[in-house]
Amino acid sequence: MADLRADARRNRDRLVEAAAALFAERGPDAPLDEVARRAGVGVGTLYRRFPDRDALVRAVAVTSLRRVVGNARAAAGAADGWSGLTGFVRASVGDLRLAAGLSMTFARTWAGLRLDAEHEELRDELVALLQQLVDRAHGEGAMRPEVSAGDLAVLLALVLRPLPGAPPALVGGAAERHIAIVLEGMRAHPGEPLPGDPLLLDDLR
Amino acid sequence: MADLRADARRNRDRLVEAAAALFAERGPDAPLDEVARRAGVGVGTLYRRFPDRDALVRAVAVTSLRRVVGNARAAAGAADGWSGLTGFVRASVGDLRLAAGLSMTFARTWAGLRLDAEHEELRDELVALLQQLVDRAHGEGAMRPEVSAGDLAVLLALVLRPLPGAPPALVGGAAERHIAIVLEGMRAHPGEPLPGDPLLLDDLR
DNA sequence: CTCAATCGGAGGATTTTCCTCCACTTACTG
DNA sequence: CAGTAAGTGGAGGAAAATCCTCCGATTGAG
Repeated sequence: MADLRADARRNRDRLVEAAAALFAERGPDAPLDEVARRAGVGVGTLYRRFPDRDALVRAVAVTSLRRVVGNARAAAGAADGWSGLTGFVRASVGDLRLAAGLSMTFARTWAGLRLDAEHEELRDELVALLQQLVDRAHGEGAMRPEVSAGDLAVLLALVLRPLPGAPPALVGGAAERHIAIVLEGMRAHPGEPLPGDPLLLDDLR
Repeated sequence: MADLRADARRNRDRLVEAAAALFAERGPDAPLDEVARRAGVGVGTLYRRFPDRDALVRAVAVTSLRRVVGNARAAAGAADGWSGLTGFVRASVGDLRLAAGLSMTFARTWAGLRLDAEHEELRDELVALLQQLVDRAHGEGAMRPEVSAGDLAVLLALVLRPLPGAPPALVGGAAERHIAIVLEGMRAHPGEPLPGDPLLLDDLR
């Protein structure tokens, strides 16, 4: 996977990126022909590199996760929990957008598919780091104690998922803004208590 | 449309409801056979009542809009703008979930399809009422002035849209909670300024 | 009880999606 | 700057999903 010819590698990357966008928008069942078209690449190239849909889905998830986990590691070293958390989220907006397809991979997990070793490892590390950041922010009194790491995860997935058929530039560019609003809503301050129960990360498996 | 036999009316309603859920989840191109199946009704029944996909999409949008506009009218008479706004949102969560299909109808508008008279009328009234509620909340200093009615509309559509293949009970039931977090984030209080520009409702047409 | 309205869903037509195959192109290597 | 192994695109047939008609069975209304 590392020793590809330059053009091959380029096309592979394009495919993963296009697939991430399309999966995020339309779910993991989006037609592969369209992935190829969006990537500006022939279908033959797609099927040569990814023998079946699952291989592509896995590649998308792992690629995104790798970067997101990188961001989370960096955030763990931040001065305080809250700024670590917001820093992580902001840094990851782009990757999470790709990684919204990640939530689909969770869906696949629910659907009973096996994850390969690296995938599972990354997922677990991300979950641990996220929980740690949230705990820290809670401890500092910077974050509403009723808001859980699971709430955060779900809200990120929801808000970063593009609306189908939307005006891409317009709504897409607004993601950072909307995420900022959501983060504000998670901040500690004297509001009414939230309805319902916190989502635990474990509930999301 | 009013003088249907009892069973016919019941089935029609079931169809609209099932279609709303499916359109919200998978976009307005979701297979009609599955709409029928989810509604517990034969395909024949579906095609008899809605000659083509567009008729069904229109019915979903108008039905949802009617109820949402009703809520908005009620909210316009609230004691203050902010409670009117939150009241409206909370009351509409169920309908907006259905009406997430509404955002698809916006998408169809973008795609260049004509809306019938009632649909357009409802849309315009909702936009006006929403803008009015937000203006009032702004005037009272209860809502962050940088958050626009368009921001609100888009965030609602995003957060209420179900994740595909998700654990339906779990994530579905959390909608109210997540909406509450978003509303908190829109409240006036001394936070950092939001990045980006406010979304105007007119930008969304 | 009658019957016109309605229902369900089998199944053929149509469209979408998959995915192989190969003649042509391109990056690397000596 | 060839030679060549690796890579490429996309036509097109197979397979699957989706559409949507049709009709014998069922059911609500008077």
